[in-house]
Amino acid sequence: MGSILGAGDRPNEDLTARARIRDAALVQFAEHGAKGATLRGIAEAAGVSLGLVQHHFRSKEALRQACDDAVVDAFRHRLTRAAAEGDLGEPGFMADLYGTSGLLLRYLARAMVDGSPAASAVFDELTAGAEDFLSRTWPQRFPPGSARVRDAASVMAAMHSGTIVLHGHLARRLGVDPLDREHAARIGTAMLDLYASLGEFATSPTGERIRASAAGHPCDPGGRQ
Amino acid sequence: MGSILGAGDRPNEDLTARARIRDAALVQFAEHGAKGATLRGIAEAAGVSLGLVQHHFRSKEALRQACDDAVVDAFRHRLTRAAAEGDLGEPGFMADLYGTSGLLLRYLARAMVDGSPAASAVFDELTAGAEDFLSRTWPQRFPPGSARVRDAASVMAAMHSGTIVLHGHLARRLGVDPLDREHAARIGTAMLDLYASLGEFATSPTGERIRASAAGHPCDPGGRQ
DNA sequence: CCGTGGGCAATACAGGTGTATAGTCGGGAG
DNA sequence: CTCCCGACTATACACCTGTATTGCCCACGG
Repeated sequence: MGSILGAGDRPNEDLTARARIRDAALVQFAEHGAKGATLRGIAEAAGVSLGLVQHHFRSKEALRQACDDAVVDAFRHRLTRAAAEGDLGEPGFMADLYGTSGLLLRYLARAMVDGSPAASAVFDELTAGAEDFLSRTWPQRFPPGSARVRDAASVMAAMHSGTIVLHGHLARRLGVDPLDREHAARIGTAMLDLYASLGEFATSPTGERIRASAAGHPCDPGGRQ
Repeated sequence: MGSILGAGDRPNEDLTARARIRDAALVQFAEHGAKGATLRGIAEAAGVSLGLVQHHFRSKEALRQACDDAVVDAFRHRLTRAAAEGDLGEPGFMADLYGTSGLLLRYLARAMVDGSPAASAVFDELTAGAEDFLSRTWPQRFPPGSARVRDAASVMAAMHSGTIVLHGHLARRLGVDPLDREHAARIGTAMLDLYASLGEFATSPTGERIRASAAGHPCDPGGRQ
């Protein structure tokens, strides 16, 4: 360990003060947002002086950019390693990712609402993955490149990301942080339960009737619908 | 019109400078967050001086509280009026809500990630509504008060709210703002498509197998799973 | 008529923020 | 040893933010 980013899978060279600052910035940005985080707070959390933060990263924006790069690098690193070991299809891999990468996910979630370019890129990758999944699984229902699969994939990415962006409220209601390793599975099983039941509802006469009214009504963020 | 909040359904007395300030604050808070919004920016957007903002709302926190109250009031007002007119079950009502209350939804979404008490209360109401819906529709699958329905309802609220919190990314990918009246139906139909298909997947042997591994894996915010 | 209070604006002030600059310390190269 | 360069610190500065203070202006009641 040492670097908050990973589980000891980072080169020792990265454990310098510069890396400590970047890790502290990651936490502050994830917790307080790009605007709320302060350079002095980051410096204090990293145990260094304010000047050193500026010595390594010239400006706050550059520091944020470095955090963005570090996060996407860490994600790509884990995904490729998992792909190499064939763990990608393994159930429990995503649970592990949730458990070990809670900070990365929180950072990405906050960056998504703050609107960083890297977060937008990640969101786009998520939608691309969802689009691929949908088109491969139901080619006739979601023709590749169609507007329908594009809409569905975007909404899917937004909904799944929403469980991370709003993980604080989930933690409040569930009593435990769903990004902790030991509880990482709960929202996953809850999502499957939800999909099974709401899928039933969507294909029921009621759901079909609703969908048929093309003037259509959108989702209800609440419960009914 | 006059007040950004509603479609002219607010008392004239509310169209004072005080109301203009509150409406401008609503926009600023929704756009830049509680920390990013500035009193001077609000005053400028409202076309008044900084002193007047402070004259009507003593502090920034009090102004935010007033915005919270106004938003929940507006929502309750519309919901009760729709209930009185029997529009609640009508398809298209939620579309109308999305179309006319885009600002309110954006404000609530931002307040949810910023962590205001009112937003937490709204989130709790959403989960309560979802819990009620799930327990009524599938009483044996989601026994009232069970941990299972609590988890599912919380995740459902988070996912549906996610489409609003991340509506900016949705707008970027779809090319149009889903909170605009004319496109309000797209994410709704996309969600139904998604539920129909992912529900099929969740009840397929693959989905059941995944769910069976109780050590479980959580959701994939990306695509597969 | 006056004066009195509230909507409204201008300004002042203290604290925090990002940034720039000067300075200290230590270890390697000549 | 001397020099020098990079890590590191301390301080200063300009700006922005929320808040407090003061005063203007005008309608309204005596």
